[in-house]
Amino acid sequence: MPTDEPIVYVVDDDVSIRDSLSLLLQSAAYDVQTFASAKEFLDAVTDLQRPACLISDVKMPGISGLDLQDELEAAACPLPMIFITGHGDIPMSVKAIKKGAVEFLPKPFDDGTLLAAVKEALTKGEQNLTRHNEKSHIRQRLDTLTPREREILTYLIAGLLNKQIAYELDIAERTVKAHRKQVMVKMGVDSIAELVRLTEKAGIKPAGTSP
Amino acid sequence: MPTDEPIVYVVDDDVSIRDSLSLLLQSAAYDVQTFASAKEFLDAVTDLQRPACLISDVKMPGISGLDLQDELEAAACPLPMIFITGHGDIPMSVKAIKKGAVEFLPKPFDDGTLLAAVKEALTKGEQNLTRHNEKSHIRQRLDTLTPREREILTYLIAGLLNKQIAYELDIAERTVKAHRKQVMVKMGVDSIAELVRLTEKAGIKPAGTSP
DNA sequence: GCCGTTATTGCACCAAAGTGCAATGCACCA
DNA sequence: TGGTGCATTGCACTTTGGTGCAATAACGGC
Repeated sequence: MPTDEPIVYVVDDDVSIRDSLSLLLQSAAYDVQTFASAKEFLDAVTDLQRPACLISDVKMPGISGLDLQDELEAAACPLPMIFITGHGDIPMSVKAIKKGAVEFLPKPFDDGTLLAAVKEALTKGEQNLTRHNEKSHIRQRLDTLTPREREILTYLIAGLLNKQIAYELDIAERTVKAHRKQVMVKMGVDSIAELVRLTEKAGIKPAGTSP
Repeated sequence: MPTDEPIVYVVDDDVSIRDSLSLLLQSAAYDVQTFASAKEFLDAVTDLQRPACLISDVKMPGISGLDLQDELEAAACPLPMIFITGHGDIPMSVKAIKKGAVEFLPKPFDDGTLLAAVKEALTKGEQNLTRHNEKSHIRQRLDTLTPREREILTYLIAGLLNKQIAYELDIAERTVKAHRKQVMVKMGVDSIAELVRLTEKAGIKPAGTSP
């Protein structure tokens, strides 16, 4: 499934820009899909599993490119963006890049520059996708844990002994072992080392971390 | 020691800029040190343990601000930078921010904007410093490991059993235990969970990771 | 050739982790 | 009211991990 062909989305209210970009990108063997507005794009794009990036004009009627960036961020949709603009300024570019945009290109730009940016964005996009999928897969498994198991988990990754966990929770060591077993099974790991690595990726904090 | 007062370095070839910035920053209760060139700055600043940030002009005779950024990066010196410029353009700002600069301010800018940037930079600087110190402390401990211990370490954080490690390295289980003990002692941890967390921070990869 | 470091291993024993089997109590739902 | 999921625990037993004590061996340096 990671062999999906990447796609480049183009959002610009100027049809001539859309067409020329489309042509350029297709000549570079990329799949392309164009939209006349941010809204149109947001309504149409649902397949978040395909490697992709987004080229957007900054200034557009309705939702601007920068707003679109915010929307995507709010939707936890990590789609690498390339901005193009006719009348952008430095503060605008700084803001966009600081929020994670890959490039901010003032028009006119040359083809090579854009293609380089697209390449970079797609690379980043695949990494994002991989990381995102990994994370959601982990969270999915975390959700199968019962509250108690979830609690035990935080003690496990803190490195406590069964005996210590039992004391902390005021339960029998045998009970801890039972939960512990379930945690390992449900999370699909067979060592504490793996468990720690998984939970780190998911942002789970070990018990007793700065209360 | 984290109670050190932060300092703001200013590098600009224009003395009037230096003076006005100095005044502004001092009025905001920051320690300030100014330099007329990047070279002067690089020669003078040695205390990397103090929370700090750097405000630099982009265009200067000799080493430019962007070059200075490269120099600092090469020296693994994570000093958050704020660029100010009279004639900067968008590609320049994009490049600077992508390389980690905190702000890129075209002149003229208002005092509030600069002070906000300084505040942000100093916050980032402290985080950098903390992370950097933590990392170097870990590496320091890693360096006390013998080659064999270092090797065992990678198997430990991969979650292998003593028995398995012994088989992999074709040595006795008792030997693995001996090394294992040394690793734990030297790294100053008493659980595999902690060991995994430490090595993650230091970028150590577990054995058997995509060879 | 002696010494320190590193790597190695055996034996015995205790502590901790993991397992199989089984049972109890509680809350919630149909 | 019986079924289901969750939390709990005991007992007995095996597997791993960890330790103390001790010894051997290779290597490099002085």
